This record gives sequence, C-alpha cells and structure tokens, in this order.
Amino acid sequence: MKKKKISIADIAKATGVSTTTVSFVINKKAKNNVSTAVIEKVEKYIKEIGYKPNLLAKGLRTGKTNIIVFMVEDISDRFFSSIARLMEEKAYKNGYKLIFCSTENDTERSRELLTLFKDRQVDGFIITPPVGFEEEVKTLIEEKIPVVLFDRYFEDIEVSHVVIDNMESMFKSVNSVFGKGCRNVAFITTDSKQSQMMGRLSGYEKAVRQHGAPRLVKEIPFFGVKEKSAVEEIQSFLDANPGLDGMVFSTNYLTKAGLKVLKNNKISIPGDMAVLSFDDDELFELYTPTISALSQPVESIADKLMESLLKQLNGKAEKDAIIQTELMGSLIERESTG
Amino acid sequence: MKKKKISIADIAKATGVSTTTVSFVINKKAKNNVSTAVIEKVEKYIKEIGYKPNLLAKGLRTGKTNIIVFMVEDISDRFFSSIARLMEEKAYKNGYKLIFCSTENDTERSRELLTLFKDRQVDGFIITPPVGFEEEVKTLIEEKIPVVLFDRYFEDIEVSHVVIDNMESMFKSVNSVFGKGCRNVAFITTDSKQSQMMGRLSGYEKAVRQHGAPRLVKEIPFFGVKEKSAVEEIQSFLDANPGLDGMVFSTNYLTKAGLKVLKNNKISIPGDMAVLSFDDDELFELYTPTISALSQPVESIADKLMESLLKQLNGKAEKDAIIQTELMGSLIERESTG
DNA sequence: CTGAAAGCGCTTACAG
DNA sequence: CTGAAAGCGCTTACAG
Repeated sequence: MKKKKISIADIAKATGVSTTTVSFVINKKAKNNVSTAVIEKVEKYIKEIGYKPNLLAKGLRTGKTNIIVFMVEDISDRFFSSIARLMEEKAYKNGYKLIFCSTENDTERSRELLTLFKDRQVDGFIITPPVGFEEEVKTLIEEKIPVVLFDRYFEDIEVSHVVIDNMESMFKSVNSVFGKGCRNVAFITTDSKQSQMMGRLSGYEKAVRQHGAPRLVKEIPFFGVKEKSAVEEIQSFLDANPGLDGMVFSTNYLTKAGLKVLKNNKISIPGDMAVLSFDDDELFELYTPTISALSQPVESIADKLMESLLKQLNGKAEKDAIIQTELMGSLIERESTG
Repeated sequence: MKKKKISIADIAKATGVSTTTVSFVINKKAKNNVSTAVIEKVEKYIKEIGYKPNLLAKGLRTGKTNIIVFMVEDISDRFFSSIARLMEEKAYKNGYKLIFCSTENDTERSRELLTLFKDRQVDGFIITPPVGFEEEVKTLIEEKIPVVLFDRYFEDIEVSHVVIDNMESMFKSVNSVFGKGCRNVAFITTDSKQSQMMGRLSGYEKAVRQHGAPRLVKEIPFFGVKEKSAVEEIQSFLDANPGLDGMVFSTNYLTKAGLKVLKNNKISIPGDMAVLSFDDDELFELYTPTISALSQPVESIADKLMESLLKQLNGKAEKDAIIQTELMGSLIERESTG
C-alpha cells in the first residue's frame, strides 16, 4: 500500500480554499489574485506536508513537460558527454530538464528511443541521427515537435542543425601531417555515408591532391567497428601498405584501434609513423607518445544547440526558427605528429 | 499550430464504437469482450492513422509509467555504462524502459535528479547513492517506491542492494602485488567514507598487516578528485615516499592520475613500480605497459539488480522483497604487476 | 479576491 | 458483446 499521495484537492480541503487558489499559489500566479493571508496559509501547509505536484497530471493538462531529450551516438564518448553537461546547465536555466540517451548509431534503437520519449510528450529533441533516420526527422517536423540535429545532418531536410566544417577541419589536420614531412599518409575511416564522415573524407582527399600524394583510404565496415574487427582490418591494411609514414583516423575510437595495432607491430610513433585523430580523447593525453587530435568546440556547439532549440520551443514562426550552424574544429598538436 | 493529436475519443467517433471498446482493443483486453469484427475494424483504423497513446494520460490514470531510473555516479565510466546496457535489455524484457543519469557523486545533484523523476511518477530506482543520501533513500522506502542501491550501501538502512566484497577483493589484489616481491606498497584512495571505499581500504590494511609491510595510505580529498588536484597530490605523496615499489589505486580514475604522475617522473612500470587498479578501464589494456586491474562482475551485478527491483515492482511483501547481495571481483593480471 | 466547473487523454467498474 | 460515466491530478476561462 502506497502512502496516499497528497493532491491539490487535499490541500484545498485542509486549508479551506478552492483548488483554483491552491494552484495559483503553487504556480506563483497568486500575485493580484489571492490575499497575502491565504498565500501564506497555503504555502505554510504545503511546506509542512511536503507536497509535490504530480507532473504527469500537469503535463497532461498543459501539454508541456519541460523535458528536452538529448539523443546522441554514445554518451560515454567524451565529446558527447561534455556537450551533454553544458546543455544540461543551459536547459536548467531556461526551465527545462535534460534527459540523455545513447543511440549507438543504431537506427532501430534510435526509433525506439524516439517513440519512448515522444509518447511521453517531451517538449523537444536534440539528435545525432543514425543513417536512415530521415523519415523520423521529417515526421517530427510535421508534428511541429522542436528538433535540432547535430554532429551530422541530412542535406535534403530543412531542419536546424549544428555541425562542424568537417571538410575544412580535416583538410587542416591532414595538411599538418604532410607539414611534418610525411609522404604516404593513410586515412582510416568507416564506410558510413553519414555527412560528417563524407566531409572528413573530402578533407583528406583535398589535402592529398594538393600535396600530390597517394590516396590511401581504408574504409572499415561500420557495423562492429567498435569491436575487434577494426583492429584486424587495420592490421591487414598496414600489411598491404608497408610504405606508410602517417595515419589519420576519422574518429577517436578508430584511433584507439589503430594505436593497438601499431603497438602490436612495435611501430614507433612518430619516428616510423605520424598519427593524428579526429576528435580528442582522454587517452590521447596520457598515451606515450601523446596523440595529436582535431578537437571540436564543445562550448560553441552547446551554445548553438540550445539557442536553436529554444527558438523552436518559444514558437517562432517555423521558417524563422531554422538555424543551420557550421563551426570550425581546432587542431591540438601533440607528440605523435612532432 | 500542432497537428491535432488523435485521441481515443477520435478513434471511437471515427469507428462508431465507444472509447471503452477502443481502449480494450489497444490494450489487448478485447479477447472475450469485443467481437472480432470490431477488433479488426478498430485495429485497421489505428494503424491507418498511426495513433500513439498519450503515455502521460495513461500513467496518470493507472499510476504506472513503466519507467525505471538507473542513477549512477558516472555513466561515462565503463563499469557503469556496461551495467546500464545489460539492465536496459532486462528492463525491456520485463516491459519496462530504462532511463539513466549521472549523479557525479554530488548529493545536491542527486537530489534534483531524484525529484525530477519522482515527480514524474517513475516506477522504480536503481541508485549508487552519494554520501549523505540516507534520508532520500529512507523516504523512498516510506513511500513504498521500489529502490535498489548498488556499488555502495548504507549499513543502517534496510533496503535491497548489490555490492561486491570490496574488502576481500582488494585483499586479494594487494596480495598479488606483494606476491611479485614488492615491499612498500602504497594505497591511493579518496577520503570518501562511502562503504565501498572503506571496504577497499580495509582490504589493503589486512594485506599489509599479513605481510608485515608498512601502511602507506594517501587519501586525496574527494572533491575535485577528478581534476588536476589528484595529480598534484599523488606527486607530493611520491616525493615524500621515495622507497615505494608498488602502488594500488582504489578507483580507475585515480589510477589514470597516477599513471600521469609516474610518466612525468619517468618511473618505469613494473621495473621500478608495480601498479594495480581497482576497477578496470579501456585504457589499461592499451597502456604501455598494460595495467592490472580488479574487475567487477558486471553480468552478475546486472542480474541481481533487476531481480531485486522486479521483486519490489511486483509488490512482494515488503520484508520479503529486501535482497542484499555481495559478489566477488576478479583479478586481471597484466604487465604492470608482471 | 475567490470558487465551481470543464477538460487534458486515458482506464475500468458497472450496468445492460 | 458494448457503452455511459467516473476519476487520475492538474490548470484555467469564466462568473461573481
């Protein structure tokens, strides 16, 4: 048996006023509508019994839950978790709560998460969409549910997004490796066709072209990329390309797999091989040698994401509410490209 | 303007039946109550318009939201995230959804998260409580809200929990370091008085006593332990104790700080210093040398957590529903204690 | 300044 | 086999 939950009706009865009045007091709408005496009496009683409103009922009635869902590829990833932290604060300041979850870049899982929260009437979504998520995003837009994409986007959908200029950022990164005197610089990536991956690939290709260097790309099947397979794939690529003197990885988890391989093969960094990662990671500072990385501007990303979502939450005219932002990454040069 | 949401009443009108009947069809309670013809008609229409029930309303009416909250110290930590993954699956199989969040071991933040979800009437909680969370846990119990603690617990509260035998696990770990011939083995920990930390300290002390070795304990102030301060504190401890030949860390993030210090001081592992971590981490497999660690049995922990919570969700008699489980950790010996 | 009443979208005991 | 009606706990337009 649950301890009977207290409702507004109970408070009204106990204090001898109407539920209307109680509701006004609770929601601070009492100002010119309720006498100070009544306000004090009700507030005192509420504190006394520790009343907490049922937010399910409130949400049902008002149509607002004040919840924003932050749905990212992997909340364990430093990149996503640090943005989540910042977003949480911003959300709070604006009267919203942030709930986060990981899609693992799995379309089916993402769909389920979306349903989970849509059915519970959350107010808005911030999403790193997996491949094949176009329909879901379109539906959100049709239903006028606030949504902002980030990290990647869909070219043919008119929706707010915050991404970085992957192409230019990668171009800059690969150039720095060539700048160290490398000639045969490989690009290790996944076979995902997501916008951010395609941008990074273009950046690499542009740098290679500019330096008249060979295009050495290894695309690792996207599924199972975080498992052993990445290590094996990189190993065989390395065996097939003995002349490599530089490796650039398109994501931090690929870099980790690559470091494992280089270690297994006792290849010294940066002596025999320069290494650079797209996306930073805690490990890269600790590793011997420390690993250079392209770091994304998490503060600005979080700023833009919240700004963009708030515009929609505050119900600006649809077209006006679409904000598409592109930011630049910054290169952190460490020992691995020294 | 939102596209008008469809409700059960709309479906009832459109199909010419009552809301009662629609509700029965939706909830598969139609079996002997509704004719097959009506069932088919309603189901067809529902599919056609893509109706999704408002779970806020359902929750308000039934008093069940089918949501379990998994509130852990840090969801970015491999230990917690791998348990979260397992729990999610188990929850799903039992008709529940799992929502996770990070307390950062911050009492105030934990309180806010608890309120956030309690006010929204979630069905149960799994919590790694921060210090000073006794009252909140007691309140949950009084309110008959299902709750299971894990990783740590409060001795004087009768509530379900799942923890590991920190004392024995650490004893075993420190013994293995002595087994490698070390004599001056330090224990680096936080000054937190949480049960799991106290257990780990006792395990170290027991091992030291048994080997007639000196007790060399460094307690790092808990606040800011994940920041720079840990590195500085460990450095000064190292300076003050030049004779050390082994270091055991009470958590994986302390180990990382320690590795940074050892690297800065060019102390070779395991030649000059054996290193062992309580709690494993991805980094420890990748580091040079690989780092030995005490690994917690995540599968069994997840099993027990769900079993324990389900018992309460299914409303077993209160006293019967309390399950307190203690599991053993397993030692993974790698190069750092080689 | 205050309250009676309708309604958000569901479920379910009850009557037929 | 089917439906009218009450009720979960809120908010708010309206009347006084």
